[in-house]
Amino acid sequence: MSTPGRAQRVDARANRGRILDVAEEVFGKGGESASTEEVARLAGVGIATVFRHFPTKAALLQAVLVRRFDGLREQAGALLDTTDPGAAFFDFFRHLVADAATKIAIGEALLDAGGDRDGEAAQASNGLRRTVGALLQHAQQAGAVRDDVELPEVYALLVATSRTAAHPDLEEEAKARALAIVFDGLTPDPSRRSG
Amino acid sequence: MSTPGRAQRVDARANRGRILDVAEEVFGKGGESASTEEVARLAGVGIATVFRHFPTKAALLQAVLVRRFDGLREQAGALLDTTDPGAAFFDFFRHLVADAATKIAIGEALLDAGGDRDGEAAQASNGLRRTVGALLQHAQQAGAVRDDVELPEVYALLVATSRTAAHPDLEEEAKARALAIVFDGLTPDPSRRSG
DNA sequence: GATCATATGGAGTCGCGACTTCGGATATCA
DNA sequence: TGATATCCGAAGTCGCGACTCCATATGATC
Repeated sequence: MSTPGRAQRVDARANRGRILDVAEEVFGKGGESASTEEVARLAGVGIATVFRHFPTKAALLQAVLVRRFDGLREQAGALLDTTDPGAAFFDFFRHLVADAATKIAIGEALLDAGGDRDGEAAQASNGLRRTVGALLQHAQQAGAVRDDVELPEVYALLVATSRTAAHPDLEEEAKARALAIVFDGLTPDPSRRSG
Repeated sequence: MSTPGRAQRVDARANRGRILDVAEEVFGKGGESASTEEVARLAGVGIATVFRHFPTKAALLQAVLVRRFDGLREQAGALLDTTDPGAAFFDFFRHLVADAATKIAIGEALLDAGGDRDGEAAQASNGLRRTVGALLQHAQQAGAVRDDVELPEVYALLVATSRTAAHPDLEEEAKARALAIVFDGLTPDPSRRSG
């Protein structure tokens, strides 16, 4: 675990990266029931190589999730420094939905990992959730999102809408209208404010 | 296949019903990856009995779905004869979401079965979808739902919100607020009509 | 209550997928 | 270029879950 006699070989590091890339796609398409063997095959390595880099299938899936969560958090964080908080919030929402459209396993995990799952993934998930919370808060302060909604339901709707978008049978236009309905529900309604 | 020499024995019919009931609960809780053996155990029968009544696990799941879809369609059909079409639509939406909260597999199948799945389940699913379509149309004619939304996205949102409700970590209040957001998005907005 | 087709359940088989082993290949450093 | 630690893949093992076989039990008919 401490500094080994020799550094990790470059081919090993390259393989690890390729496995991670392929796993993201395979788990994204087939969910977590996709087989490790397929990951190995598409990555062009033997099964043993996959298991050497990631001791279990769960560890592989977790590594994929951590990377994805961290990436999303980074994007959300960048949007935090934007001038228009409302646009930032809705942009991120739209981006995540479009992105998750082909990533079944990621969508599934967005909520689950927040529960009691293994340390690293849960931590990354919480980091993402916190940043989305900040995005939401700013948007609310700017008056772009209703004040009476809270993070849990927004996050839940985010995941739900992502899953909707993941369905291939649904027309693009219908997906857009579904998103519009949710956005409309999140937007403050001037005619109702007085009540 | 034609009338057999003797009618089905009453214990066999009773077992079939119990298996179906238990299967609905087991698949509802654990999704379609739940094991057939657990269904048999909880139904108090041997595993062979399950497979005698339903030749494959898929056939069992399909039988569960057909029964559930037909039941939902019946409820939706009853609401069609109600005096307030808007209330009928939103009531059914609310009912389905609450009902699907503990039925993972059913929620998954609501959209999938509409695709290219096996005959019977697809047929039942389409029947349900058509009835929901009528419910939606009536609600729109009554001015309770925006005119510019169509069945596909409404159905998708229905399923997505159901999945949201299935999550145990989410507070009841948050679920209610999520539903309120969707309903709000579906309701015509007077201040925007003039545009 | 005797007969017998129907139904049952426990003990299998079989295939699939997660994970391991080990002889051989390959990058790294002198 | 040679030595060696690191890395690799093909061929395993192992457990789990879908599905089958057969000796036994039981409801239906007389």
